[in-house]
Amino acid sequence: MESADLKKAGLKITLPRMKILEIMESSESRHMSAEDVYKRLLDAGEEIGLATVYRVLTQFEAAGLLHRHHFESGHSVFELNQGAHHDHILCIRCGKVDEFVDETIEKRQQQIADKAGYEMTDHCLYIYGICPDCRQAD
Amino acid sequence: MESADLKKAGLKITLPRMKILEIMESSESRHMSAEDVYKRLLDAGEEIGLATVYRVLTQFEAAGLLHRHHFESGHSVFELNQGAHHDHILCIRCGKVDEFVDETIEKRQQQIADKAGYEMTDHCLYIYGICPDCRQAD
DNA sequence: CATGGAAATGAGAATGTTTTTCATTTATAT
DNA sequence: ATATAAATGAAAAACATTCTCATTTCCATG
Ligand SMILES: [Mn+2]
Ligand SMILES: [Mn+2]
Ligand SMILES: [Zn+2]
Ligand SMILES: [Zn+2]
Repeated sequence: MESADLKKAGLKITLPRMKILEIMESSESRHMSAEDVYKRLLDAGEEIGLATVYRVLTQFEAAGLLHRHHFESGHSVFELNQGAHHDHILCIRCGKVDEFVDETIEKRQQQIADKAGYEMTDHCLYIYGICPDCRQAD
Repeated sequence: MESADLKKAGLKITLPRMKILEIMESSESRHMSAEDVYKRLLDAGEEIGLATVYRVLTQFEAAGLLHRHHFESGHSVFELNQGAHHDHILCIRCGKVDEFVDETIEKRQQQIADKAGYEMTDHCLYIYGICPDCRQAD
């Protein structure tokens, strides 16, 4: 992920945009809310407004640089669009987010959309449960 | 869906709760936001506060009487928990919501959770696309 | 390497949704 | 019937997100 990607999306290369990309690349948790990103920017000593964070994340989403999720929390969570498509399995106790891909499910989804007469543009599958760590803690 | 279900959930049988159940049962669209329910109550001449609608919907969810969805819209959408589990296919143009069940996917999800060491509690699959009507309008 | 103009930013106001507070009303067990 | 706990409605608050607009930054051009 680099300035070339911003150019391609018709976005100027600005300090806030570069910093936000850096944060999202270097963070150990791939899935972050706008507030999460903002806090990390503050921690890094960057003076970037929250409004800019929201604006830039939305632009990045429109440009296909990242995905927006609506987990059960209700608010938006973002993740860099790098690597292949995948779905998510989340712990309802600790909030952990794991990823998976299942070709069987991917194919079935397309078939379901076809049968319903829909032209599928996207999909998301969220599995909720209790992660290994939290199960052990019981 | 009746007063017995409320009793079972430890909830008093009150006029607002009965009216909200009625609205959700009789509405032609199974998937409604709190605001949708509130508007229908007003239309029906009921003087029920918006706060009560939110409160009651949340209680009904906790009692398992209905499900809460987080579609792309961002706000919560509720649906009565009647009939069997199903997943959703939504039109990104007109907002139409269709339902489906696929046993193959259901089984695979359980397998994925098992492999990841999760105890699955719930899941949701949203397929987004363009519905037959909207495709024809192109 | 200036510099003009378009695009982007930051602060704060505004929005839309949802929750909370608290005085009043209602349901229900006795 | 009545006491009591639970539920309600109105308004305020909280919360996430978007908008407004004056100021700043980027960058194509000379
Ligand atoms: Mn992911
Ligand atoms: Mn449904
Ligand atoms: Zn966990
Ligand atoms: Zn449609």
